[in-house]
Amino acid sequence: MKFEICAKDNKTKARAGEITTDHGKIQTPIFMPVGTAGSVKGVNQRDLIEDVGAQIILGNTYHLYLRPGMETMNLAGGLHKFINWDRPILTDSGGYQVFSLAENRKLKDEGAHFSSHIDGSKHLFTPENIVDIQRIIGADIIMAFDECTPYPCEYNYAKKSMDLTHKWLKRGLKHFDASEPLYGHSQTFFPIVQGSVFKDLRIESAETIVSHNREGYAIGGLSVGEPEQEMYDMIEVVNEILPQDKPRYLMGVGTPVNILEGIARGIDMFDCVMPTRNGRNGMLFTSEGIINIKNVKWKNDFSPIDENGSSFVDLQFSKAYLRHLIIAKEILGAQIASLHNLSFYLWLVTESRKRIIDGSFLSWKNSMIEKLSFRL
RNA sequence: GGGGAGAUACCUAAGUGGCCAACAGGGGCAGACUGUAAAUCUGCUGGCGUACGCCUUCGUAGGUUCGAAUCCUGCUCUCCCCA
Repeated sequence: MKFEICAKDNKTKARAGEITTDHGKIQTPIFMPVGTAGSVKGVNQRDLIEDVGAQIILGNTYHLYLRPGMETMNLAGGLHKFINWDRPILTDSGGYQVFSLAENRKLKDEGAHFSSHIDGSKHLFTPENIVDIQRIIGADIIMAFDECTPYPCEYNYAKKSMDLTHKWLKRGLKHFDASEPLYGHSQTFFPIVQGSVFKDLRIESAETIVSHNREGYAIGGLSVGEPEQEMYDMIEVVNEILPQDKPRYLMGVGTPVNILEGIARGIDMFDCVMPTRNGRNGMLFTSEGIINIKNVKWKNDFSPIDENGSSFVDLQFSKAYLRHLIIAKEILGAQIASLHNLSFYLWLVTESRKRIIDGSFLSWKNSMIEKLSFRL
């Protein structure tokens, strides 16, 4: 993997860059649609490329390991072939599931014992077998196995959790460096910064992971319920330490405003379920503000979904029609809303990149934030 | 013509003397959702009031009772079976 910075904003920490993988280039800052179980929910691969303009998508180690399972993944020749996607893929390690499925797991030094949310079967994830699984999935970028520290969180727990993530990182990297990709394209391994909302822990964590000298770094354990300002503060603290010449990935973030604020603080990569999940539940993000399409005020509004939108659905269908589809629980409603939101998210980062390059990022960002804080 | 069952809020439907402004679904309205156990979850849904509360409701008109959606009588309507 290669990372090149094309332009730096001179009023903020924002940068425009380009990541090169064996599956093609990614222009940063980038938003990566989440395709947990081998699908970006409600959006097919052709539309992801041709309409949304997705340059890279996510898969999830925990979910793919349980279903369809690694035998099928291996026989398919990896996730790219399995889902017929030849652009880059990043896989999350399952660290987030250690957090979100907490009642089903027990954390030990060796790894995470857990029972499947599907059939209750018992499994053990270790930093080593998480690498093996991600080798079989074959993602271009694979993530360290971490504990996504919950919030709120006592300092002592946050420290213990961070230390565990660091120990797991060391083992994971050792195993990664001693193993080979399976399908002829190269894979890179991103460590993850933890440390909850404690500045000294975040600094310690960032310094620790940087010492392993990898091709990119991620910031985890944010957007888990802490006030947004704390998230921004932690990004600033960590980005002081993460090297300029490596991509920085802020995991699980976020709202359009979060993304703009992240870009302004030097983040290059984002992922979030928000555009798809909230879309399925009737929330639309547009350049004029946020819409709850289920609200009765849209019942007879036959204007386009988003007249400035970049997806074909935006002009093709009316708000009233989309409202009807979502309320009637028609699958098409979820599909249209997901297409719209993902297109908006990709537009947001593409436009940011343009503005960073032409020098108008800061003022544009501020005017966008004002609009995006508004409920239509 | 004879016999039987029933009528509860926007809909379906529980309740058969006080704990009933009335279970539960649906529908409606609003909210939540951040490395997806989510096409999910939460709240409200007779009127007025922020609230304690007050007022009006269980087909309809009367009655019994301290007290009725619940018991009794008349009436209206609906459905089923037999002729």
